[in-house]
Amino acid sequence: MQPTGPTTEVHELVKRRLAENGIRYTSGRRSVVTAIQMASGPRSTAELSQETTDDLPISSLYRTLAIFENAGILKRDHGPHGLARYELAEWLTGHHHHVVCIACGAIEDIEVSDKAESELHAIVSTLASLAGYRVLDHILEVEGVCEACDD
Amino acid sequence: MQPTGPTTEVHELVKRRLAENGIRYTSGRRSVVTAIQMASGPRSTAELSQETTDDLPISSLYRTLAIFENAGILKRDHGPHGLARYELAEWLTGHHHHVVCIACGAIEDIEVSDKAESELHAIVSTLASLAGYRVLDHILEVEGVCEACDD
DNA sequence: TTCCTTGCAAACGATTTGCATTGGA
DNA sequence: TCCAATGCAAATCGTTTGCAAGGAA
Repeated sequence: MQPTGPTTEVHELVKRRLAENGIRYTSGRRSVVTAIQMASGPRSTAELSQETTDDLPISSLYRTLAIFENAGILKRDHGPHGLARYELAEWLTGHHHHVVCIACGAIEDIEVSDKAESELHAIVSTLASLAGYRVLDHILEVEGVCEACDD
Repeated sequence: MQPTGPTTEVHELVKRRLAENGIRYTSGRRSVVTAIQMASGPRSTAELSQETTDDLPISSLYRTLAIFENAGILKRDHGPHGLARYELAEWLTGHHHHVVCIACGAIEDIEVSDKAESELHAIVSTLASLAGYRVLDHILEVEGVCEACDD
């Protein structure tokens, strides 16, 4: 799940990526990356606001997230209530999918076996060609009930 | 894609479902269902506001959408910018997936063959059991470029 | 010095809600 | 009559932005 190696390595990669665009990797920005790295799945801005060590003002948090998204460091999606959620881009974490607990809202990263992944690709490309689309990516999300929430 | 038959049939099913909960199927509500039925994929509230025949005030539109969602008639998700999008629940349309054009934002329903669907189920259940989840549903979304937007 | 970054407060836009009115069974 | 449905305006809430101050190269 972390083909890029240990924690510090991600910081290095992020720093380099930002530097290429003349963007500084400040301590506030570092703490956002750390917070996201600690999580086992996408994090909402509210969560990040809390989990961020220094108490980063919310406007700075949003600005940081926007910068990271533009730089291809974070990927944004939206949770069931429409709240933005962020996770590290796949070149930093590896390709994965999500399982979501509809009871407690937990969301976890899951890796798929190579065999399953190639089957998925086959399905996806068939599906896309039917609609005349050129495939760029796919998202598979499993909705279910996690162990803790299940009776 | 419409195992429930022609247009009027959906209205009947919706009406019945609402009636079971003591909720009326008024003309404003009918026009929302009609607008969603016309679409080939999920619709945003802004789109629905326009596509709705009578000019339904936004507050009523939102209230209608909330009622439909609670009654299991509509399913909500969120587009790339976090805007809410609605589509008929699968018991009204049949199980399907989406292809999304990242260039123009178009989104279309796509059906998967029975064979592909059963492969998908296998992948999904393996994946979920790894995380200790009981599977309830799955979402497969293909991101790509539609014919019109492709060079 | 020159830009990038930060913080605060004000602005925004989508969605929700209070309340008085209307309308259907 | 009675309760659901409606319409308007005001309120919320997440997110964005303007602007002046702070900081690194």
